[in-house]
Amino acid sequence: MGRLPCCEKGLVKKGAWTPEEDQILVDYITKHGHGTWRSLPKLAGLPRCGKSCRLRWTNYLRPDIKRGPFTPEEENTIIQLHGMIGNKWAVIASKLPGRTDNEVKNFWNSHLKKRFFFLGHNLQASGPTSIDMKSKSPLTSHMSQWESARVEAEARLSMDSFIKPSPPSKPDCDYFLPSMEFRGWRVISKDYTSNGDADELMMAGSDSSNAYDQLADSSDSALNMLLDFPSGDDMGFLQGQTRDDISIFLDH
DNA sequence: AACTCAGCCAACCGCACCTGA
DNA sequence: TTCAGGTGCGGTTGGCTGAGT
Repeated sequence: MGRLPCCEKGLVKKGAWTPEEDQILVDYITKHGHGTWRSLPKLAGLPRCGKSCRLRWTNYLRPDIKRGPFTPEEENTIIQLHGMIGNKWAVIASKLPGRTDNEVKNFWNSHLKKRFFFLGHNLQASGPTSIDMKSKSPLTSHMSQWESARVEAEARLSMDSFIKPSPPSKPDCDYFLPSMEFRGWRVISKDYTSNGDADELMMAGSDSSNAYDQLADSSDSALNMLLDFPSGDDMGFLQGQTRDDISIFLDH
């Protein structure tokens, strides 16, 4: 009973692929297609597990793989989608032609995550506060609005994957919620329920009141970081906000 | 030159989901 | 409806490489 192992341990080779193995795999798939991955290694004469063959093909040997560094546009798309849907690497990769989920995941873990961790760390470094943010109705209102907007955006994305075969070359800020997430915090740039007329700073998190507390107590240097954060068009989540605007917002 | 360390990335592992009998 | 087999996905690991000492 139970599932058969996908490959017999000890009989399959592991580790880095050789150019010869690559060639065998490419030749076989070019001629026959991959068919059933499980049976491919035997048919192709490769001492590899079917899963390993699939991974090698989809992540490296596929002819439509795009190589080279990520462009700023691709970077922004990853940031926006990750802020909206989290670690759904396959979904994010599907919006980046020629990129694989593994590549996107590695790029996020080695480049982008650090950037947001740094920003989040500096915000949190200022410590807790005694301000009772729950009593501030505009903020709690925004929090609930944000949650509904997020649900709506997720549903929209899900629907869109059926309707639109390819993504827009540049994400539309009215379409994707421009957002960032770090250490459970989330920053989004639009009050999505107001037809996008007014850009606002909104923050929420799994423990939203705590997140607001910490933001409310953020130091001057944290404010400077927010204002200095390199914001291109797609990352302009503080667009239109002056330093005083944010200070006033945080004070209320 | 030798060594250490951190970053990057290809590959593996295990689980969840899908599909067809 | 159930279940086995196939596949996809996300987390993790391990090796390679380059920078620093």
